[in-house]
Amino acid sequence: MTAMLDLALNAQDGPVPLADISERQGISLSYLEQLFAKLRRGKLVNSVRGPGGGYQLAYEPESIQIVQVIDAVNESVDATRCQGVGDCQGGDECLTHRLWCDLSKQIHDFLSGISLADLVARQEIQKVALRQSQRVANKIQASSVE
Amino acid sequence: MTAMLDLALNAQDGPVPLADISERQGISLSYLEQLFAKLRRGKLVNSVRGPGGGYQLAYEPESIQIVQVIDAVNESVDATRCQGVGDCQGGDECLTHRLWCDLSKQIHDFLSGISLADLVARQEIQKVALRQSQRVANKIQASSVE
DNA sequence: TTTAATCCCGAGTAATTTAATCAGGTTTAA
DNA sequence: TTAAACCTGATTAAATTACTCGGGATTAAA
Repeated sequence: MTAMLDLALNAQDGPVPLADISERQGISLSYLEQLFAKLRRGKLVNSVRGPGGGYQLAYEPESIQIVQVIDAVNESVDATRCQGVGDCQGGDECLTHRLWCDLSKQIHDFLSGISLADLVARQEIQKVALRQSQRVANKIQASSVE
Repeated sequence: MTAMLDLALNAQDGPVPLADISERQGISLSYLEQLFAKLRRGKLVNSVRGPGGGYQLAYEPESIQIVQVIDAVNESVDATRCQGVGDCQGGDECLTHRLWCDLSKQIHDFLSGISLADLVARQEIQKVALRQSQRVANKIQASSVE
């Protein structure tokens, strides 16, 4: 989720390489590669290979819901232990099956109501993003001076 | 949660022994003991020792919210990795900190709106409970016949 | 007063999930 | 030709969850 938001925030100048996201967000490159493989299979991002390449959102940030990102990576938000099937107690429903189904729906609905664009627009997120790109800029400068 | 609901459902005739809950819900006795130690520390249940003893709800089922049970056992419902502190990225907030805080609140509110009594009243839960006590009754009969 | 039902406690284990590493590729702009 | 970037599969590490095990303490009832 953090990586997708970073992608949305830095999309203005062409494809965003995973190495940059790794640097800004402190997520290992190999791990990002696995996540983006799933996101690509889920058709949420497009990849551009070769130098100058990277990833791009497959749609406008307005039409990408948080829940889609989670679904693509996790294959579903689900609070039940039986993945909603209802065989939690030896082939039958356990006492609390419906409770967890209801909770799952609640979470799903909440995350459906928020798009990537909503997050990008939030002030506190812009503040964090600014801090992150400045930190990276400083780091680069420091290493070129040494 | 399942164990607490079982307790509420079977409270009519005195303290409920963990062995019965274990039998009905298919949860191991030792594990139940650990869970109820936490529930007792959280003042949600009272224990009665000795033969004929067991556990009782500390309050009316109407005034026990689902979220209290989960809090007592899990020590909190929290979707953030930093437990809400905000030091998720090297001492600072990560990009998605607020999102997960909001989600946590959403879940908390949902589970606050439901009491044990609400669950006890649900038809599908009564149906499951009936099935479970019949299964146990059959088992006892079968073992006495053999 | 003995017994057995029951709660109580702490240490250890197994399975699962999540996050990550590693060691190789392939593609393609410069 | 080179290096930047994506791509893939195998493996590992850490954390969490559910659970086991081996005892001990309390107390109602026989």
